[in-house]
Amino acid sequence: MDIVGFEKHDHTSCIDALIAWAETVCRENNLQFTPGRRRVLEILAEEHKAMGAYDILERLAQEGRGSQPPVAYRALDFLVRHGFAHKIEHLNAYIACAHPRDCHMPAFLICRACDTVAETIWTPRRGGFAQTARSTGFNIEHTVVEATGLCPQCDVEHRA
Amino acid sequence: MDIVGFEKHDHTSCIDALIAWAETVCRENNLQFTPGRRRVLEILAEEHKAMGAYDILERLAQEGRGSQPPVAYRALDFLVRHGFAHKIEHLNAYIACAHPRDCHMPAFLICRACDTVAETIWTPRRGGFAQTARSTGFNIEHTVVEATGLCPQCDVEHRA
DNA sequence: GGCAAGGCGATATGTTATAACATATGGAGA
DNA sequence: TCTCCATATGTTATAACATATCGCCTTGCC
Repeated sequence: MDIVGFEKHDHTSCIDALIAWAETVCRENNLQFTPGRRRVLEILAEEHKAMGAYDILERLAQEGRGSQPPVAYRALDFLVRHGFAHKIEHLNAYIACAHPRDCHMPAFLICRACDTVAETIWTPRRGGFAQTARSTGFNIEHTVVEATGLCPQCDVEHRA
Repeated sequence: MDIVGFEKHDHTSCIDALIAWAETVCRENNLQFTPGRRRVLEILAEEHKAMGAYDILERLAQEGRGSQPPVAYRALDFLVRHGFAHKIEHLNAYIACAHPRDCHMPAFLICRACDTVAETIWTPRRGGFAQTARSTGFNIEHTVVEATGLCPQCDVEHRA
């Protein structure tokens, strides 16, 4: 499966798989997958869409896990830093990783009508952007690729 | 020249070229290149780096051109909408277009140390991201490509 | 003139993100 | 055991970014 986001799928199992993967990675790398961090990842996985930091914060507050911005931002920072979640710059929002495996280059398709986000994988090519950068001495550490447009559903409605 | 940003270049002439190009495009398309909009583009071109909306606003205020956020946001909106400037999502900042010609796909190299931004051009390839999107029925309208890392200068300092 | 569209100024508000400081908690080594 | 250190958390305050809304003025068109 190349793109995750617009199709139906077994959602409970995809949450479990993500959490299990995160647990394994953390154990192997001596990272602390604390209850707070775990809970934020669960929330992101359950919602299965891009959420603002303050949306998450609200959920945390309801559950009595703290209600101040840094609580959410720190957890998100951890999750993003280790690839368990991604930040959608275009929306200033966060989303659980849809391709739980180490080291991939995510690329996102963002519907401007319903804000649904699909994650796909981006592979840099010879002679492309990355190589041009290298030739000028720029040392790329992280790349964001985000396309906006209309998802299949909204596209249809839009034409109607 | 493929990448604009880290090299030295004739800056006054590049400002003039940008403004002249914008003037032409506006005239041809019946767009109103009002003094306010023009001034914001000039400021962006003069600074030649990514600026926050509030940085621009401060400059406008100094010049007595209004000091409220919408003044800056409206002008930026116009400039971005017509391709005279670009938004750097990663920084929530704006930068003058470095490739004054119609319809290109900008891609940015952003130094995380000094926030300098270089603009290069991104060409989508057969079989890549864009095609994958199309095959799922997603209709891409706009794509953002932003790489973060260290520019040649900061990279050297970092190793030292 | 009368009208509509667009630009502009100003105020208020909403939203996202971080700074700064204080307090736990858990492990390594004396 | 105690001390030190690193890391994580809790809390307060504020910075930074963005939009909503309303009313006024100009411009262009009938």
